[in-house]
Order: sequence, then C-alpha cells, then structure tokens
Amino acid sequence: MTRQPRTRPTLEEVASAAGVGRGTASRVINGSAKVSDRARQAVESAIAELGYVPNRAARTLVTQRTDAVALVIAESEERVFGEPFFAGVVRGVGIALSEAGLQLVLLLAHTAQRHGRLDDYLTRQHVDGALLLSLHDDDALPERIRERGLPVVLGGRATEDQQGVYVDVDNALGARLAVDHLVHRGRRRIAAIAGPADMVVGRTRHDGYLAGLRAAGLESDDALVVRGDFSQASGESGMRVLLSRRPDLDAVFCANDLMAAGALRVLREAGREVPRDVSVVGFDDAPLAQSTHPPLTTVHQSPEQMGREMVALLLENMRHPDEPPQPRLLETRLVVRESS
Amino acid sequence: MTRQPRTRPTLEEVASAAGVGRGTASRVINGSAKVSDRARQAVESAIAELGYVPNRAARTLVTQRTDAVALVIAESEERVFGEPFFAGVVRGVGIALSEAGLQLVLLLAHTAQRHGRLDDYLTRQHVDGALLLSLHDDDALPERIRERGLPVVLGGRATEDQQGVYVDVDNALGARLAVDHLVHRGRRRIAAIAGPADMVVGRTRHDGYLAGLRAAGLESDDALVVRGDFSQASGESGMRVLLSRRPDLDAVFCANDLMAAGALRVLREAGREVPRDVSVVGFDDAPLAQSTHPPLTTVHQSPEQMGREMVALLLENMRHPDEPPQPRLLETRLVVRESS
DNA sequence: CAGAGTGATGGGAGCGCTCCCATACGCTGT
DNA sequence: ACAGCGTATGGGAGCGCTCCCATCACTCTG
Repeated sequence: MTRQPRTRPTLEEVASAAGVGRGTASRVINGSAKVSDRARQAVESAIAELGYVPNRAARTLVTQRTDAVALVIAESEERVFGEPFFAGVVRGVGIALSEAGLQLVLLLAHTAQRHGRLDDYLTRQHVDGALLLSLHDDDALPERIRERGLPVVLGGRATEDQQGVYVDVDNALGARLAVDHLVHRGRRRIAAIAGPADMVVGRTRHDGYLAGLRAAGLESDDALVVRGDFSQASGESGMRVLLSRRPDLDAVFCANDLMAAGALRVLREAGREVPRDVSVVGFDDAPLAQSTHPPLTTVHQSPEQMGREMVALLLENMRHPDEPPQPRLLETRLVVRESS
Repeated sequence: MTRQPRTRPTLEEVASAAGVGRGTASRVINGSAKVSDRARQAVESAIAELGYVPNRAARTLVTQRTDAVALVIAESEERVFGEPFFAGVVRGVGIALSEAGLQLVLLLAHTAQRHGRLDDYLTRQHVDGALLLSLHDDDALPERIRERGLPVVLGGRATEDQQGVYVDVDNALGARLAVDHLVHRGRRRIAAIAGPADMVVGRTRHDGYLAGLRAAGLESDDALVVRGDFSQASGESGMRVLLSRRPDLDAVFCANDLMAAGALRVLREAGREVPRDVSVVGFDDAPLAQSTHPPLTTVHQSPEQMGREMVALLLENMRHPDEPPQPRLLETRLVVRESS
C-alpha cells in the first residue's frame, strides 16, 4: 500500500506511465471504443499502481452528467423517520442505483423554504434525475422540475389522473383482495376504516373496498364507513364509532395496518373476539402486522420493489427523454394471518 | 419569467451582459474582493436577468472543494428509519449545513459491501468532510477516512478513549441526574435496566447510575441490574426479571425510553402503581415518553443540537485542519413527568 | 507637477477530463 | 510493390470556473 500522495494522479500521468496517449487511457477507463489489448492492459496496471481515481468534477464539466440521482421526500424528518414504508423505498432505490453506478442524494423537503432551495438544487446540474416521494395533492414540484428538463419519476400518484411517469401500488386491487377474502370468510356486514379523502391512497383503497362489496352483491352502507388519518389513534376512535353505529358488524377493512392495530385494540376492549366475532384486515403488511394480537391479515405491498421500479423507470427516461416510459402499477397480495 | 434557454448562461455571458470582465463578475459572485458599486450592481442585475447559476463542476474543478458534506449512518435503513434519534440529528445537521451553504449527502452504510463503496465515495473528492453516526466498536472507518485527508466528526464516541473529533451526549451525567432525582424522591432500592455492555452509550449511562448510587451512599446490588438491548421487549422482560429477583424495589432507571415503556407496562400488569409503588425514569426524552401511562420522567437529550454541533466542529476542522477542535459533550437535563 | 501609492479591472492560464479529428499503422488485393 | 482501406492512436480544443498578475485610472504627497 503506497501512501497516497497529496495530489491525486491525473489521467495524463496514468497515460504516460502506461506509455500511451491521454485519449487511449480515457478510452480504457470508459470501457468504450476500440483499444488494443496491449494498451488496455498497460493502462489498467498503471491505474492500479498509481491508485488513479477519475476526477468527477472534470468529467461532469465536459459530459454534463453528474451520475447522481436525487430522491426527494416531501415530508418532515419526523414522518420520514417514523414510517417503515420510506425505509423500504430508500433501500430499494439505494440498491438499484448502486447497481447502475449512480449516486443517491437524499433530500428531505417539507417546508416551503426548503422547497425553494430544492428547486435550486435540482436545477443546478447536480443530479441527472429526480425521484419524488409522498407528494401532496397540490404540489407543483414535479411540474417545475420537468420544465427544467430533468427526468422525474413519482412514487405514488399525486392525483388519480396523474400524468407523467410514476410507480404506484395497485391500491384499488389490493383493497378488493381484502374484501373478497372477507366475503369468502362468510362476512356480510363489512365495515371500513378508510384513509383521508384528500389523499389518493385513501381514495383508491376505498374505491377497491366499494368494488369488492359490489362484486359480492353487498350493499354499501355509509354507517359502516368512517375515515381516519392513518394513525393508530384514529383507528381506535373510528372503531368505537363503528361499534356504536353498527354493533352487528362482522368484519372491518382498514386502509392501513396502523389503524387496524387500533381497531384490534378497541375490539378487544369491547369484548369482541377476533376473528371469531369480527374479522379485521389491514393494508401495508408493515412489520407491526406480525406483532398485533392476533397477528394481522393484511394486504402486502413492497416499498422496496417500488424503489427499484422507480429507478428502472428513471433510467429508461434518462436514456430516452422523448418517449417517457409507461407508468407501473405494482401488484399486491393478501397475507392471511389470524385476524380473519 | 423568461423561458430557460436550453443551455445555461456562463459567467462569460453574464460578464459581457454587465459590461465588465469575467474576473469582476466572478468577484461579485463570490462576494469577496473589492468591486465598485457600479460594477457590482451591473453584474447582479445581469445575473438576475439571465438566470445565471454557477456551474458547480467547473468551480469544483478549480477550487478542489465540493461544498458538500456526507452524513454517514452505519445502520440499516430499518434501524435508521425506526429511531427518532436519527431524525433529530439529520434535521440538526441539515439545518446547520444549509445555513453554511453546504449540501448534505446522506449515506446509509451498514453492510460491508456498502462500506467498500463508501470508502470509495468519500475518497473520490465528492465531499469536503464527513459526519459519522452510530459507529460500532470495531469500525475502522473514521481512521480510514482521516488517512485520506478528509475532515471527520463523530457523533457519539465509538470507544471511551476516543481520539479525534466528536460530539457526544454527556450520558454519565444524565444518568446521574436521573438517579439523584430518584434518591431525592426518597427511593432507596433503585434498580436499573441497562443498555448493552458492548456499546459506549450503554456503558456510560450505567456508570452514571452507579455514580449516583455511590453519591447517595447506597450500595449497588447486582440483583438490581439487568441488561436490555434498548428494545421495548427487552425492557419488558428485564422488568419481569427484576420484579422476581427484588420484589421490594421502589424505582427503576432505564437506559432509554423504549425500555422504560416496556417496564411501565409490566409494572402495571404486575399491579404496581407508578409512581406510588415504583418510580420509573427513562433516558432520551423520545416522543413516546409523553404518551406512556403515566407520562415518563426522563433525561432529555437533543439529537438536533448534536447535529448542529457536529456541523460546527466539522466546519472548524475544515478551516483549520492542523488544529482539530476539542470534542464537545452535550448537556442533558431531567424532564420530570408523572412516572416518578 | 512629478512620483509613488492605492484600488478596481481585464483577461491569461490552467484545473482534469472527454470529444473528435488528423495521423500512422497494418493489412489486403492486384 | 503500391494503392486503398480500416482501425488504433495521439493530442488539440474546450467545458466554465477561479486565481493571479499586469495594467490602468486615480489620488495623495513632497
């Protein structure tokens, strides 16, 4: 191990050490073009010997590429770091990018002020593309970024009629699976603790629930539906409301696992046995679904896969900027545990 | 708003639009040196008009600075995203860096493979400095990075006799505060659910506990001490062990809030009333400390402040590479709620 | 009024790389 | 043996910026 010299070797030095020209050395490093075996080997051993590492700034300056991609999560640190979903996506994105030799830059931007900086950052030719996660209905960010000519892929649609490139979970179908399962279990009075009406996930999962009822020939009943905000507390209070309105309910579909956990707790307190008296199904297959009492039947989605797919679409879009790739809807599947 | 031209304006263009030379324009942008008011204003309005943004790659190429700093968290995505502590640090770091005009690059590196990439990344002149968080005892990463001449600041010491620049919470003193408080409340048989013995936080908090007992003239008793792994489950099982060994205990100091939450739960199940029969104190002042039953008395630390301090030390170290700044120990304070 | 200083200014040099063109080299075919 | 072609090769140009030096226009002093 030679001590690193204070100044890193340059391409020029590598080339002369290998007895070739700068051009040839560059060709070897970039793998491309025709280079004789002799030259290639000479350059490669010179690189190894000198411990040469290309200067990224110099390369970026001429190629106009940065080999970095931003993952923007439009939430506060608290939410991002509290939600296992994000962990999965980040991991998926991280893995896929590193396979492609790209660098991940993670940006959290919730406040408006940060949003400004963000715009700036994304424009300043720091990244070759952007992945956006958890946008809110009214967010014009993707539009602005796209205008500046930067490829963008969204994770989760911001609106139903989303244009642009996105990856989303097939929430409607997932919810449908859950309801079908409950019907199959012989349940007839299937309640729902839905998500917020101003979020697409909330709406599409609810649509799936309604579709499931319809398919089974069951009537939907407003008394059987409450809305929560995806928090455990809202699941608890929602469940209490449902029990008071319709004590005869025999199943509950919850738009996420956290609310389902709350529902389970209230049901237990109310003396209803799960699943004997009431079946409960959640959505997400979050880690906590395995540690509820009883373990929760839930619709599985894979945030990690979402991350990977987002990267795949982004890469495609970066390669062919003119023909943006088709959006992807990810499959879900039902994981049956003991709550149904 | 003029439509962005396909190619961004260069300094040269700004200069000629302002009727000055390239050098003067550069001086204005970098705020430095003597520039006449007339020139400054001309350049500034040209910048505004053309929507000029400096090309970072070009600047980096010549200055050898990147204006970016890496925050390396040596944990899996799951742990990072499950621990509110990290959220706080990330926020603190983010705020402090953005105030300094530096870019934050967040790197998660737990696997060895990723570690290799990381080395590579940090060496490749991508960042001007590195902040390392949550290192494990045997990690040689800081050493390797420092060797390559990159300023490094650690968050939390990896070993007691840590050399180098670090910011840490004064865990020993914090634990001491907790025990003093319990003593003050008249408690005499003060148990401890300690953290893992192979982590510095675990050890130093335990040292503080022992020091507190000593100061109060109480004997330490191994039967009053169990070790957990900072998880809620380990707090529960630890509490059960303690109750079986020493049913007469009248207080428990837990090395973090999560274990304290577990202890509270077990105590309730065992019919002990908190704080009448047993006082409980945690450590961290995590959000959950406010929602336990009863709300948890705990030692407050500020991850956000830790993040800020880390940045401050790094900046100092970057400015004066020869005289590394003194490590910082952050204060803690006791937050008294209803569990004691 | 000349000489010395002071401060703003313009622009050359060069950071390390990729791109590309001109060149040299090695073949083949006649 | 030589034209003709294809292919590996060397190196100039230039990416956009900062650094620095020479220059110029003034002002101040003796």
